Amino acid sequence: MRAAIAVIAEAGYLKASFSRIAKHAGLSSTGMISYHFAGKDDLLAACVTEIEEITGAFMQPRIDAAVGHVAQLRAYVEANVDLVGEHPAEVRALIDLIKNAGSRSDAVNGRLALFEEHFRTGQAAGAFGTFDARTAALSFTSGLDAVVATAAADVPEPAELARIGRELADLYVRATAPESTGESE
Amino acid sequence: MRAAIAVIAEAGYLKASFSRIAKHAGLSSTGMISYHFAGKDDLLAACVTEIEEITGAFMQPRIDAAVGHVAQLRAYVEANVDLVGEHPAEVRALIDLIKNAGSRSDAVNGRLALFEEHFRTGQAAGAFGTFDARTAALSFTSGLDAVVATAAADVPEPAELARIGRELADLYVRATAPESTGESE
Amino acid sequence: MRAAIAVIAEAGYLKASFSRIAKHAGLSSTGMISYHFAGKDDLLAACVTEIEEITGAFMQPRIDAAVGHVAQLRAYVEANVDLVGEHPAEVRALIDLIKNAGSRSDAVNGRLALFEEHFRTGQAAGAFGTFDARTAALSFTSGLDAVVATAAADVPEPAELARIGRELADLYVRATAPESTGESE
Amino acid sequence: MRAAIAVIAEAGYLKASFSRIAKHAGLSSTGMISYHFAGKDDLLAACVTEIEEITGAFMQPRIDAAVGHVAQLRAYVEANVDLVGEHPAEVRALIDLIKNAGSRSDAVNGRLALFEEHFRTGQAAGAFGTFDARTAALSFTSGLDAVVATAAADVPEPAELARIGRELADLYVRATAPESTGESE
DNA sequence: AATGAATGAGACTTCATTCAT
DNA sequence: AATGAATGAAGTCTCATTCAT
Repeated sequence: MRAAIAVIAEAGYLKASFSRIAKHAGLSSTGMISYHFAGKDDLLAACVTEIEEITGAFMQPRIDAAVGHVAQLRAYVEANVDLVGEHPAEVRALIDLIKNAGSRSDAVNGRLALFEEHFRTGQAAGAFGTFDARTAALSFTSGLDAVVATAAADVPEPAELARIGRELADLYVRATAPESTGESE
Repeated sequence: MRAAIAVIAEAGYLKASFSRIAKHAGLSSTGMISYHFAGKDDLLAACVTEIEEITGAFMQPRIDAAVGHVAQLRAYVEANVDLVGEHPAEVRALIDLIKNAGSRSDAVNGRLALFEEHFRTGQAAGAFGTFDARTAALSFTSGLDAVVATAAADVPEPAELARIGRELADLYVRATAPESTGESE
Repeated sequence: MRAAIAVIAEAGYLKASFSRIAKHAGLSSTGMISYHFAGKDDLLAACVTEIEEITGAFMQPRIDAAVGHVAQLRAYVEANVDLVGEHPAEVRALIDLIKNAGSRSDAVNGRLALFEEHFRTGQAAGAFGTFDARTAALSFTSGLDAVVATAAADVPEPAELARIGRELADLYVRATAPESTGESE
Repeated sequence: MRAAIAVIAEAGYLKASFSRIAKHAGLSSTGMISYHFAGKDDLLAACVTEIEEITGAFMQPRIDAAVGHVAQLRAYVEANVDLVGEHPAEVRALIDLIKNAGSRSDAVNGRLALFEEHFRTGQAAGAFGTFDARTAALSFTSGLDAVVATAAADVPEPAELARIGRELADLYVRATAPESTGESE
């Protein structure tokens, strides 16, 4: 079962057949997988849930610790990039799953809606400037995924990860900053 | 043959089997496809090339017409979003191909390198601020793809496309802007 | 165990897998079925026996009450059709079992031999005319099953069942009647 | 393709898997069967059609040659039994297919409707007596199948087949004969 | 250039059965 | 008496590829 995640991380969504997963799990046949899960979708959904629990445990405290919309955006981005150092396989698998589940997945849509809402409330609070919250959410979640996926493909030192996270957060913070006046919140 | 592009656009990379393509092309057998192309990779590579020609014809003039690093970045982004209105099927197909080809594809790497180089030279010229060119290139190309893919899935009015393009370009321009002083170049 | 009969009646012999039966029986595993029965054949044979007891309890008294070969033939046919009104599920299941067990089953061969013997002794007693007892037995038992199966698929009113039974019995009685002379026995 | 019919005849509907058919046809894999037929249902439907052509070629002339409702009924029954001598495998296969297709099949319902209609028009013409046409049709088609199936399981001499056919036809003719008066038509 | 048939591998799923607990 | 996990086989189906015609 963790085998499924491992296989997706190693071989990718496309190659993650029941055979491969069964072999990785030390099972002698694919029958057991069908026995435990209603179908491939069910298995993959279970994997997503499992991974989200793991990643949430790592990221959520750091996000919650941040105060203010801008700081939270930065915390999210940096935590997500740092996550690669802790759970590279899970990250690889999740991003592959997200990529191939497309817009059907709750995982994608949930995060997208979260970002959009965060931008909107932040704009109302004066923490962010004027921009299309939806476009920003779309672009930044996907961009974040790409950076994370690249990092996960060949995991760098923690320091390098931290630097990348900071860089990326800088970009997003700058892109969403209020126009002219000084600080806010 | 254009059929392949159409099928990928409609059914997606995963479902784009030789059978499906042959049927869409009016061929009664998949043999012809294997006859013309060395294999599936070859066919897909040919599709990428074909689509890039089409999209290049639309985008390149607009990019070339822009003067200065910032304007070119904006031109690229806006042209790419507007492209959805002109060639939605090709855009859908190309993005699906890119997504599934991963980092093996020249198309991805080429564009990535192009962006990175553009950022670097722009920084040297003072057009852009200080940031990690590679991280920005990764994040922005993928973010752009996501916005474009979403637009292509349900093509909006040209005016709306233009607005989205402008919004996205604004974000990227702001994220990469020089720190304090006014204009440059 | 009654669950097996119910499942066969509802889903048919083909779909009556251990899983389905276990689920219908409120069992969480198929293991128990294998524990109680030597194999699938054993289970099905047990079902046949069980059903035959139930149907026998309904039919036998009516057959025994009839006097004379002709009356007994009529009683058997009519009782069998009326049985549908009392135990539709059991009837459905039994017929499905008979159909799929083919000529291996004792149930089929027993009834066939019974009919054949009944015709032969009836012919000797002058109750029936001249005809091939075996052919008649074969044709009439199967014909009876077909009528019963059709009735069991969509159970009609008791009155309608009685009518069908009478009609069918009429046909069989007429087909087996002595040539010219009047009554017999 | 004829292989499918042969396998059904030999091993029965239940065991007629693609593997078995492929092996019998000299094919190295089951892929070809799926290539030619949309699915199992499609293949079986094709078999039914094929067999019906063969049997129709044998039976139809003999039925058409008969004059009057009674003679046609007799001709149908006798031709069907004699058919076993000519095409035992096809007969075995068709009956197995009919048995397992149940009431979904056009083959079953078509013949049933044919018999029912024949009885009804014959009754109107005075060729048959008073009885429920539907019940008779159901019983006699199934009874005929049973006799034919038994004969096909262990094909007897042509003379014996002819005798069985005559016996069965006698039964059905007698069962459906007009009440008292002499000949008709 | 095109067809139609064939191949071999692999996909997901279901089944009857076994067994330790 | 019951559970839950495992097995191994078989089932239908799809795929990319090959090849004679």
